[in-house]
Amino acid sequence: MTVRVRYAPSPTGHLHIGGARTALFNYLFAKNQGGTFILRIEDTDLERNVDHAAEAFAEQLRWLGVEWDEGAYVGGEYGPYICTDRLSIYDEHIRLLRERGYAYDCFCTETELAEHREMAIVRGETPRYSGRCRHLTEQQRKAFLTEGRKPALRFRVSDDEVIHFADMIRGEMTFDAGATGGDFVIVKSNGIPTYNFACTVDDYLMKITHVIRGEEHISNTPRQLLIYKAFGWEPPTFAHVSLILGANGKKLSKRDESIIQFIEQYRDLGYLPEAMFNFLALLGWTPSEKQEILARDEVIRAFGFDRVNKSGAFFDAAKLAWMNGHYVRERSEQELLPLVKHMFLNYHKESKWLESDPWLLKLISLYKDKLNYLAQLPEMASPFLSDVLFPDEDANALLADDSTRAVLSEFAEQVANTTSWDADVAKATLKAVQAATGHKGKELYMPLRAAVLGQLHGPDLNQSLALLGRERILARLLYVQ
RNA sequence: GGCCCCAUGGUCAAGCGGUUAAGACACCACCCUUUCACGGUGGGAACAGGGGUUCGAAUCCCCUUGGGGUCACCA
Repeated sequence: MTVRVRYAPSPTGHLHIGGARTALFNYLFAKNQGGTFILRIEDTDLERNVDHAAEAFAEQLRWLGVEWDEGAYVGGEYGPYICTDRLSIYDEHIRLLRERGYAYDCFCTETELAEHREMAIVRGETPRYSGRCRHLTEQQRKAFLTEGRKPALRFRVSDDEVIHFADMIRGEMTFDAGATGGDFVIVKSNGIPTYNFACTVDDYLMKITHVIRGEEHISNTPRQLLIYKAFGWEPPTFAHVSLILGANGKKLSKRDESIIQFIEQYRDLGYLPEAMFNFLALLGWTPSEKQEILARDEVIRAFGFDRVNKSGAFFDAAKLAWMNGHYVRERSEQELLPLVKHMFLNYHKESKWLESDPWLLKLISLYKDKLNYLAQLPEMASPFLSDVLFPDEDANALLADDSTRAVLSEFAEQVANTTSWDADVAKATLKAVQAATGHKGKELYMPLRAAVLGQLHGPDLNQSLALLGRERILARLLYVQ
């Protein structure tokens, strides 16, 4: 039996790091097993669907390198892969369930149900559907219908049943059907099936062998299992992946601002997909070898649920940043160039220096070691990008010092006398200044940094001087004197 | 509250009855370096508590505590 797994997001927003990891684990398992990874769009909540969210998911997933073999946007023989295109399929199955007596119309209104729920909570009881509409007579049904009430369809749960399943991550799981909350809705009064129903039918029809999803779905599993049983279907194997936690230790809420949550935001900050892929894979899974920097195929080769952790994990942005820095350093300047250009679109737009690729390539090579993610570059490299220099506090303090004056004026003179300009010439010039002034080491280099770059820290000085160019150096020396 | 899940350093985590309890990130120190960074070396830092089982428990069982998920005509 070949493995078939699916990621089935509901198109309500942007791809979230938690969703991305779930998708990734599905993908990794499929690829490791030589199976098929499917993308299905779970859009049965008409009100929450967001326009173009599904396309955005697809785009983000592709950016991450989590490609699906079958499903939305690529097709396949088990389609359609968008739930709202499958309504007629659900209808057939609903009829079947009705005929077999597994489902019945419920005319309770939302307000009635809400009242019941609250009363139960007040009494300290577990909220649970009373089963009020379970035994409506045909007459009562007709009366409601002529009244214009639109029924929801409920699945009949027999309370004495014990449900169990083996979870690939958690092992044996057992539930009392009676404790799941009573008869549950499988078709909403607007005629659209609920998640639990659509998901079950789709997974079966699409021949899904392993359902890999977030831990928040554990409590849905018994209900879905009941549906499998009603149809007489063999259920798939389940794997419930632990949650990604926010700084507060709770499931990451979309409003949590302690952490950047959407894949798109990381991309925009200049995080690299290979870093995100690597990092996300390590969130809840560990390879047996002691190595954390892993290329895509290494992860695929090593992945397995026997090494997936049960407990929730905090998303450690600092580690991601470190890992991204590693991958930045691994890329060539040439590979980084288009990303950097794109990055600068939002910053030094007006800088004429951005038009020269050779110049930018040198800038990148100067700063590559210092970067964790590309959005740090515009700020970091601002001495090279803007025409006006604003020396920072330390630089200003040094410039106020008398002993720097001699160095600066000597340097200005020497630079003016050069006939060509590159890193070697800069180096020779500095030597000459050293000889002429007697200042060496920090006494020589720091004043220059302060005057020409406005900062005491930065990339290699000779390279910096070369990149800056003679004219700008002279202009800046003039400015500070 | 009911049901369910989880529990090793600040974080991610290895460990699956006998280890000086790995490694990575972060932090600190030192080295490299004219600075910063990169890189290298070293350091501090953990088995939630209590009972069992066992010659021997981080590892197995129970209880307690703590944290989390879920209790929708949302997924």
